[in-house]
Amino acid sequence: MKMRPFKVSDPKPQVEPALDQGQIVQAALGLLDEVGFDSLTMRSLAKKLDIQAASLYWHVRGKQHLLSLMAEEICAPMGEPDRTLPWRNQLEVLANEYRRVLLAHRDAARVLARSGAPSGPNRLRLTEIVLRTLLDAGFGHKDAAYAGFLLNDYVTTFVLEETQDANAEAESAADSGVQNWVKALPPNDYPSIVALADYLMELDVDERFQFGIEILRNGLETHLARRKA
Amino acid sequence: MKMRPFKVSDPKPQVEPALDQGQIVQAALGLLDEVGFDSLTMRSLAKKLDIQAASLYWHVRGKQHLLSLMAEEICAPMGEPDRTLPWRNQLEVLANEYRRVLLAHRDAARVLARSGAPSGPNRLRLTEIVLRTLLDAGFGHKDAAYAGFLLNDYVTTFVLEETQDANAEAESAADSGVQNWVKALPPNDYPSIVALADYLMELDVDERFQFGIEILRNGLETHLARRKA
DNA sequence: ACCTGAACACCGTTCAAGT
DNA sequence: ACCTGAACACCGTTCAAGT
Repeated sequence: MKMRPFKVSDPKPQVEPALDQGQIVQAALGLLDEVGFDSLTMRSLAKKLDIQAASLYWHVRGKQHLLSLMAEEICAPMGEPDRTLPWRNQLEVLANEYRRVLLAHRDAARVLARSGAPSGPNRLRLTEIVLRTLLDAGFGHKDAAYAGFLLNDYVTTFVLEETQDANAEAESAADSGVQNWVKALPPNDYPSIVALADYLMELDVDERFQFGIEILRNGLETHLARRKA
Repeated sequence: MKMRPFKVSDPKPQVEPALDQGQIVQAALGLLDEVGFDSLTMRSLAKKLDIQAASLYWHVRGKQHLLSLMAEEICAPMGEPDRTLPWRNQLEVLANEYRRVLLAHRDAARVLARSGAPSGPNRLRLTEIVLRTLLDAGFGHKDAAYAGFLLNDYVTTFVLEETQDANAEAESAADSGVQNWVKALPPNDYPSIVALADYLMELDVDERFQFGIEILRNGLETHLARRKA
C-alpha cells in the first residue's frame, strides 16, 4: 500500500500521482492470477489498489483497453528462436514458447482472446517473428499470412481450451471428469466416441499439443514442397 | 417442440402452460439473430416472450444451460457426408458443412464456445461422425481422438474469429479496416508484417478457410502414411 | 405446476464536484 | 492533473408469494 512520497524541499511541491498506467496493469495481472478472469472487474481491481473504480478511467480508456495492455505485458517474456535452426524447428520452438508464456498467468489465453488485434510492440514482435520465419522458409506472401493465422490460432485456442477444462474440473467435484460420463453413452448410437473415451478427456495435454504441431508442420511442409515443384 | 396435447375431454381442464423449453430456445435463437450475443440476456429474452425474467428459471436451469440448448439447436441442420468418399474429402465436406451451420445464425460460434462440452444428441452425432471418419481412415485410437479435437477446434475458432472481425468492422466506421493501420507501422521494426499487410486483413475468408483445411488434411495424411509404414 | 414481484449482489461507465 | 461520490443503466439469479 504505497504511501505517496512527500518531499519537503520540492520546488513544485505537487503530490505525485498515486498510480500510473504501469502500476494498474501490474496490479491487474496480479489480481488475475489470484482470482481468475471472471472475477477480474474494474471494481475489484480498484479495491485492490485502494481506490475508487472511477479513478481507473483517468489512466485507462476502459476495460477493453486494460485487457489489451495486459495482453502486451503477458507477451513480454516471449523469447525468439534460434534463426539458424531449420524452419520447422523454429516454428516448433515458437509454438511451445508461446504456450509457455500463455500458461504463465492464469487465464492469460482468455485475456488474449478478448484483447483485440495486436497493436503493442510485444505482440507485434511475436507475429513479426512468425511471419518472418515463414517467409524465410520460402512461403509466398499469401501462404505465409494464412499460415501465420493458423499457427497463432492453434496455440491460443489450445491453451484456452486446456485452461477452461482445468477450471471446469476444479469447480465440479467429479474427480475423473468426463470419462465416466462419456462411457455411459449408448454405444450403439456413438460407438466411436465410446471407443475413444480414454483419449477424449485430457490425459496428456502436452502430448496432444505436440500432435497438433506435428500435423501443422507436416501439412505446411508438403504444401511448400508442392508449390516449389 | 413438444406441444403438450390438449384433450377436450380432459377431466382436468387446466390452462396449458404459456411456454415450454422448446419455445424458449426458439425465441432465444431468434433474438440472437436480431441483436447478437452480447445483447442476448435473460431479461431481454423474457421481454421478447412477454414474461418476467424469473419465469425462465422454471424451464431452464440458467443461462449456461440455455446456451447449451441453443448449441444443440444450432447443430441440428448438420448433414452427414457421403461415406463412400475418400476420407480426406469426407473431412473437407464435414468442415465446410460445420462452418455453414455456424454461419447460419449470428454469433453461433460464440454460443458454441460458451456452451460447454457437447452433451445433446446433435452435437454428439457431429463428433461421432468426425471420429468415425478418422477411425475408418485408419488412424489409431489416440490419433483419431487428437485429430478430432484439432479439426473441431479449427472450424469453431475460424468462424469465431471471422464473425468477430465482422462485428468489429461494423462498429468502427473505418471502411478499409486494419489495412491502413498496419501499413503505417515502422517497416524497419516489422518488415514482414508490413510486407504481408494485404493478406493480413480478411480479403477472402473462404480461401483462408480452405487453406487451413488443406494444411490439416495434408498433415494428417503424411502422419497416417508414416504410421502405416 | 407455473408465473410474478421484489429483491440481492453484482457489472462497466459517466460526470459533476472536490483537491 | 488527478481522484471521489454518486449515480445510470444494466446483469444473472433467488425466493417468497400468488394463481
